[in-house]
Amino acid sequence: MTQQDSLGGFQQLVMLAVLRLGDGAYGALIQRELEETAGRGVSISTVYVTMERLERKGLIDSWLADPTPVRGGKSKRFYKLTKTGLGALRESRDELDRMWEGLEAHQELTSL
Amino acid sequence: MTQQDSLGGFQQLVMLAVLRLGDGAYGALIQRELEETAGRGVSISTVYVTMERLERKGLIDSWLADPTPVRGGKSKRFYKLTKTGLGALRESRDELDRMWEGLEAHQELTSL
DNA sequence: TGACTTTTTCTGACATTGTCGTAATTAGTT
DNA sequence: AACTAATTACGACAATGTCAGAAAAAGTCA
Repeated sequence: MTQQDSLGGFQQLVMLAVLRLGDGAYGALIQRELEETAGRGVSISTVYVTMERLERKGLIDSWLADPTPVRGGKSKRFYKLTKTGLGALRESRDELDRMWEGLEAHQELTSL
Repeated sequence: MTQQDSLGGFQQLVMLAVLRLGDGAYGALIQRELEETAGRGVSISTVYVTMERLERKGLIDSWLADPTPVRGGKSKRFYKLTKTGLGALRESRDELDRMWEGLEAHQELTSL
């Protein structure tokens, strides 16, 4: 194993989507949140694969919904960040924040 | 070609390092900036490979320094963001900002 | 019942990015 | 010429990003 800290960019977005969705975070909604809020369109498979990898690293937990689905379709799998996941997310944000610090005022950045 | 927008997380950091370093951005300094400001230690090879890939995508420009090195060592290669690169960087930041918006106040995030 | 539709998750498969050890290049020193 | 120091380039492999299509589960309706 090389090193498993530091989230990928998309992983961060996905975790944020889960956070935003609160209790109702499952595949399709996460995909929609990414599209609507981040403005990033991705296929549903992309979402699931990322979830699986995050869970394997202990950054999120998942569980299947109550066995009482009403419409049809496989039962939903819900997601939630773990404490570790939350920590990793904050760490990633801080890393970026430190790098942006002091640059906001530069004209190169606000001009275009 | 699948799609070549959206920077990777590390690519963002590297581009920010270049921005912070202004005129003097070259390999070793970029590595140091990453270590000191972002708090992320990476090998020098990691930096160069990333540079090469960013340049191939037109997000940064590079050029060799004047052929008058004074100490010894291969001549330095300096880097600078292109307009496109600057745009991509801002786009990545905005994407994340939109996802963080409204979450800052949540106690889950400030508690740990 | 059984074909069909809908909703959702899972499985390959492959491209891109992250990461490093080591080689190569260039020049000053002794 | 041999040695040292500084810097960039190469080769290789692991992790992440990405999707098309398969599979599962449950309603509908002729």
